[in-house]
Amino acid sequence: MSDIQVTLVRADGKEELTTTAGTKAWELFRDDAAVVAARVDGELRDLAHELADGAVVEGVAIDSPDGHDILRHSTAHVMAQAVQELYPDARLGIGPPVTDGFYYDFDVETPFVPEDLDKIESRMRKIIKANQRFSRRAVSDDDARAELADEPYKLELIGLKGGAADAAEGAGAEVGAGELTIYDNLDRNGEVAWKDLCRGPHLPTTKRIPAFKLMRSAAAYWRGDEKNKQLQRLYGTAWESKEALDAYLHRIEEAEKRDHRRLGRDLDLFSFPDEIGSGLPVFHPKGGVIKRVMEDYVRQRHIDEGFDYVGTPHISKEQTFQLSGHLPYYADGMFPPMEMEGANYYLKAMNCPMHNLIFRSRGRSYRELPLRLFEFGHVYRNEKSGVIHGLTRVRGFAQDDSHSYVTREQAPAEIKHLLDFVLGLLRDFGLDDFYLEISTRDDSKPDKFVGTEEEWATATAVLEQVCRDSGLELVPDPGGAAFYGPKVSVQARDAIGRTWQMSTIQYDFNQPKGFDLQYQAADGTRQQPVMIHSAKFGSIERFIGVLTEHYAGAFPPWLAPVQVQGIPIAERHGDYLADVARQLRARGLRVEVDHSDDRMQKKIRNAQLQKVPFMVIAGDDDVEAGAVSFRYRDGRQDNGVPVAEAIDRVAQAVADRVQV
RNA sequence: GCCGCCUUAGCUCAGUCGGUAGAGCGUCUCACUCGUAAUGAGAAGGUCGUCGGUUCGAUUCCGACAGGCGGCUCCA
Repeated sequence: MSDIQVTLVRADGKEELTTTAGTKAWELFRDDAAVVAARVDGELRDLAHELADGAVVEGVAIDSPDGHDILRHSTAHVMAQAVQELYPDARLGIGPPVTDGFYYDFDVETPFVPEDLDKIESRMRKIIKANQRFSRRAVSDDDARAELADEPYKLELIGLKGGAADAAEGAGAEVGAGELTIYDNLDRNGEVAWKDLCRGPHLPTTKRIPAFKLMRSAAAYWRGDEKNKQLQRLYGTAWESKEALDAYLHRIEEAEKRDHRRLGRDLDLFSFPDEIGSGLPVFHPKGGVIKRVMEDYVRQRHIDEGFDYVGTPHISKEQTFQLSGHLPYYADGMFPPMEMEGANYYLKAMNCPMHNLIFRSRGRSYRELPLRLFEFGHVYRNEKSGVIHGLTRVRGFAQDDSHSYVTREQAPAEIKHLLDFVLGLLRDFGLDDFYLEISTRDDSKPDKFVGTEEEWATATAVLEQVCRDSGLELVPDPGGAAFYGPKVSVQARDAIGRTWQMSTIQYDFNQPKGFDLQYQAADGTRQQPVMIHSAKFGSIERFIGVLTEHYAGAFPPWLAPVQVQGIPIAERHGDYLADVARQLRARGLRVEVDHSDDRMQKKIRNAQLQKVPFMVIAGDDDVEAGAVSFRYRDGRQDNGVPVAEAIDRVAQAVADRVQV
């Protein structure tokens, strides 16, 4: 038998090996139980893959990103097998790995209920225990069609092979660009227990699934299109160990504790009264403080950056929205009209039309450009009932919206100006990890967008250049643009790594055309400006929701609804603290003193639960020394601080916008 | 909008196999005045989401609607 040469790549270097022809990848990793697959010449392969001469081979550990995907993909197969064993009529959709887990879609007569998940889980345990082998086999298209005659969705995917990436998110996991493969699950006797069209790779056997859990069921449109049938999707997760699974479940629990909807209630910030309607929040006094501080901040910052504060109404006759293009292109996103005195009035979904009317209220000179209009514009959008979510997706919200009217030549500089402005603002609020997303027109749906291809190309190029110059990561979002122009959005990562779409900057020459906006140029000719739309917080409501989750309700002092909670040790120290509170208020600080007849331990607990940044405590020792004692949210304490120094300390933390 | 689940006191949740309900926390009152996360006692508080249907009787079963939750689709 002839020998072959292979290169084994390890973390600490490469090793040249001579081995016999026909060697399988697993033979190189028999001592490493963590290796579940191999990367051979850059491609992920099963451990059963037969190595060729000259192959470069690297082990894929189960706890690596690729290893996780393989584990989860294999677990999805086991779940699908369990489902088909329990519900023989279930037809298979797709079943890819996703972040932290996997799903599989099924066409079933009756949707799954929670109890079904338990049944499926226990059947999966049986399959795992049976130690079935994942066995790969290449098939021709025709053979695959014959074998999968009962699986209409798989047949559809076979027809889409090659274009699978476009066919549906995750479809690439089933059919790749190359030859079709089927994975057989073989039991101990080598009998085929189950099979699925799949490009792999997979774990060697089902027993290599150390820990998994089914999470939830939901409906999902086949191939992500709402015109298609809804399939039943089962979500699950799988990990390299029971500990890793538990850690993941714990992470989810922690994330739930940050949920702004829960914190909004616990901290008495805002609520969503049913009587008002879905997606229409009200801010309570404490949430109102955060909102006001944000508004004061951003209003001042706009003025600093050369914007003029304006005001516009919430509704308008329909003509305005005909001119802007909203009614022709965005009517579904707007509330239905109110009829009055023979005219149709619409709630505005965007502020730009109103600002355009301010621009054209009189003749404009090139000397006025860039002309920058800004306001907190309250807009109302007819969001579908199923998408409404706390403060992050609502039907009525305030945008800190601006429109810069500029010449074409001024546009790049203005966009850069806005991007710098936005990033500085986000940093002041403690968000400092972001990337940019550029949303462009979908050329296959020209009827969804106003304007010519050339105009879009120009606008997109201008935005893209500024983004590249910023040095930030830039992610394309084809088809995601507004109807009137391409959009750059700033995506911010919060404290636990989730990303949120916040600020947006949009380049628009369609509305200037629609409103026939003009300015007189230096040479006396009439020219059309372009407008740059920009929302810095995006939506005040969403931003408050995101900040609440980012800080888990423990806002930095400058944003905290109550900055200082005074806690007397005993009733006789109340007056002393009331006087300290007066001094704090005189410095513009938000302070409350707890004069209730709770014990001081209880008062500390309450302040702690309210996540107040500074607890200021006073007892006999403090009164005697003219001092107070600090307790911070983390339990740290600093006793006997002279009153004047204590006040300075709080005032400084607020002024510096630091977290404590 | 679509699919599934859910809706009992301000909050978190028991409960009634159909005979109109209970706990903890919170609130209020009284006592206690205490040095870093819950003092004790007592009281108030609910036409069991809304509207229909079945039934002698519905909070419980059925239906519609509203609202919420998890997804899909869509977005600031």
